Amino acid sequence: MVKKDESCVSALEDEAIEVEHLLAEPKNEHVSVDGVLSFGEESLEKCFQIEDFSCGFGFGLALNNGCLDSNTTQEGEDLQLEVLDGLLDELDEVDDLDATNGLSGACDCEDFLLDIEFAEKKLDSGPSEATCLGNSSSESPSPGLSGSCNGAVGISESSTATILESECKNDVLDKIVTCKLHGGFMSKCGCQPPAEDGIHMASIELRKLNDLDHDENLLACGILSTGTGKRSLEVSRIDEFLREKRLRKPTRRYIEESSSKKSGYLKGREKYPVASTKDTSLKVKSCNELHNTGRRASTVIHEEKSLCGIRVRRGRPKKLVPQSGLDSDKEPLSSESEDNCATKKKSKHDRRKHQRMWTPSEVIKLVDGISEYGVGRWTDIKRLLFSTSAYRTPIDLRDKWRNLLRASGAEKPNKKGVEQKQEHSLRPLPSSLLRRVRELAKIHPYPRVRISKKSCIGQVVPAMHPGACKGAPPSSLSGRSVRRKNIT
DNA sequence: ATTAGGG
DNA sequence: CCCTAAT
Repeated sequence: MVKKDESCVSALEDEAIEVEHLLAEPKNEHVSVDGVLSFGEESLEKCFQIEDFSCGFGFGLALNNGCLDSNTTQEGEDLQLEVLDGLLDELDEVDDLDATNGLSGACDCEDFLLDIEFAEKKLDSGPSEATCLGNSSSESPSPGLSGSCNGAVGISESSTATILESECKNDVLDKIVTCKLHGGFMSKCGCQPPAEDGIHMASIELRKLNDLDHDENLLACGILSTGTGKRSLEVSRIDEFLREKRLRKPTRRYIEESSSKKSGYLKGREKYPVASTKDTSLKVKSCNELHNTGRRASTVIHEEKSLCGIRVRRGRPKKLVPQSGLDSDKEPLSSESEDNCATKKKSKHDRRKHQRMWTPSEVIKLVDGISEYGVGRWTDIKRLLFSTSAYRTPIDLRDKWRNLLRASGAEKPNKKGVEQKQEHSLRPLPSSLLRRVRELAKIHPYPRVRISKKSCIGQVVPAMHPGACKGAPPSSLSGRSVRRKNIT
């Protein structure tokens, strides 16, 4: 036990942080879940605060995860993923099944599912477990939670012990879960820790009520999902709801379902958690979705950070100060749309946020620059001719050039000769420009000379002439650089 | 840090 | 436009 806690503590920080992200994900996933997750976060924070003490159990996902991880060194990861996955799934499906229990469902679920996991492990490893559960629970003296924890402790301890003796695993789990659940509940609701009697009674009541709360739950969900946009409000609702729910104990079937669900199909998709953990773009997306939902002001801040970080667009800002003037025909502004984190709303499509049309004058400048400095000297061109255009990066110039080539048809006269469709060109370039582009294209074959590649490939396939094609047909590498050299 | 390529 | 790999 002791060691467990230690490891837990040590791992707690990292894990927790990670978890935080993960938690952030689902938040966006489901409106109704919103509140619940928020709770999770709160719990998390508390966890941090009490880090010194130990990792409690029923506190929240974060903690639980930490513990689990530390417990199961090897499958720790998997486990975590699974758990989280489960969580996510749970959230995902708030609409169906138990999730109707929605708020409480999801949140309790996490807790007790986790606990189940934990319990299982414990059971497997041996008899000393019972105390473990108790200890860890009691050791988590978080200010607001301590009470409930204590309350739960008693039960979990006793029940666990008993059952262990009787070797009735399922029951044990059930009980533990139940207890845990209560603990979690209370802590979340900030309610007074009921006496053991109270718990007992509550459990019973829960059982009874469980069958009829569907409508109720639905209602509650509805409230939440149609929510008012104030998170606090939501929270209070949830709180209320939870309070109400608090008296209800999940039926055994419910628990079983949940557990099976978790262990079952959860395995299949671990991608979710993983992705969400690292994939920032994903996060952003969610964030956007979130915004679309139009609610939640407080959580946004959290997101904003990431958003801003990402949004700023690769190193562009650092270069030069936004100038507005430059080309006469340029779009007026260059400064406004940029990186206001505040402009999130519009960031619906993260990608391609700032599109700036290339004006003819720009194109001309580009062409001039290319003809002057040569293809490939994009930074130079940018520096010399586009120094005022903060938004045009060398890469952009290059891209534009590529597009020009394409548009001018100078690029690879396709095999069949069916190309050069300028036909669908929205903004046909001035013929003069076109001419120039073509000429330039002739002079500097930027586009990796398909020619060589083509010819190379064509001949290479069979046997390839070493001399002719320069050797490596597949990798454009050799061909590329070589070509370039020749040209220059 | 720049480029080339690909998406 | 954006992203990644290669230089």
